[in-house]
Amino acid sequence: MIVQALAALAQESRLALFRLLVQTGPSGLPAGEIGTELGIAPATLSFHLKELARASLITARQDGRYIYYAANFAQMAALLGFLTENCCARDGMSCAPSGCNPAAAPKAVARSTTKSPKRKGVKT
Amino acid sequence: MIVQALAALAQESRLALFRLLVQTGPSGLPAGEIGTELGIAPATLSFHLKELARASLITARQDGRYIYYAANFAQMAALLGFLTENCCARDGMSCAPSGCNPAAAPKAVARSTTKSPKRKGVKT
DNA sequence: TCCATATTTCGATAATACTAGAAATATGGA
DNA sequence: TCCATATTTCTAGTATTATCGAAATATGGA
Repeated sequence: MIVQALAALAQESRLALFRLLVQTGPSGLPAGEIGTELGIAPATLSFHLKELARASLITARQDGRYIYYAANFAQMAALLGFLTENCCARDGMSCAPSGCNPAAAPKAVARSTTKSPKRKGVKT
Repeated sequence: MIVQALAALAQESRLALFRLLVQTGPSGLPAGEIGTELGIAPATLSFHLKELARASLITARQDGRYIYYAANFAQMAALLGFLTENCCARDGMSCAPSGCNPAAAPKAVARSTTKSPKRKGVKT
């Protein structure tokens, strides 16, 4: 479920963990190395790994005594796609080009209030 | 902060709320209509709206007695961009084309965790 | 001004999540 | 087989979050 994936990422340690794996790529990293790199206690790490795996955001692959964890890129892409799904569908097509297109996203945090009256006869 | 934005979306009601606003577009919707559409009690709705606003995911614009809420598309784009940042940077370039490119993302949820094998009494 | 409506804040309760020590479970090698 | 290492499960204490009734605060109009 999407909420589960978002919840999995909505936590400092797990977000750092996921990003580490995203940056590492498909080969992944063994649990121990992740713990060392992020400074997370074994039990805590295991908890977070399970959480991310439960959300299908990472995969586990056993290799000898080590268990390698890697980001599930397809799931990540699915998550990103979900958020922009049907963007502005109700509004005709007033979306800014960069709005629904993550690829063209600006780095800055953008202006706050988007003013565009449309409803009822309002007199701002 | 990114974690805050993810946490804001990691909740059924708020995710539905945000998506409703994303689909509505920049013109936004008044609080009352959102509450009616999603079946959320006023106090609860206010709580969630504040949470999303705190994460800069939505903006508020007063218009007469109504307060219109709209998705902050720039923030959404920034959030999506953050997750794929430095994708596979450590790995040379082994990322699948669809992996780090949300635009090319498959609609399906992809195969779930490569079910970590072994381990006798594992209950899923 | 006073009233009706829109929305928020307050307060209290219930549910869920984070952390980590200690013990348990795999795995490879001697 | 036995041991060292890698990782997970158990357990419990603490903290954060979700919900919503009731009261409070804006706003527009009569």
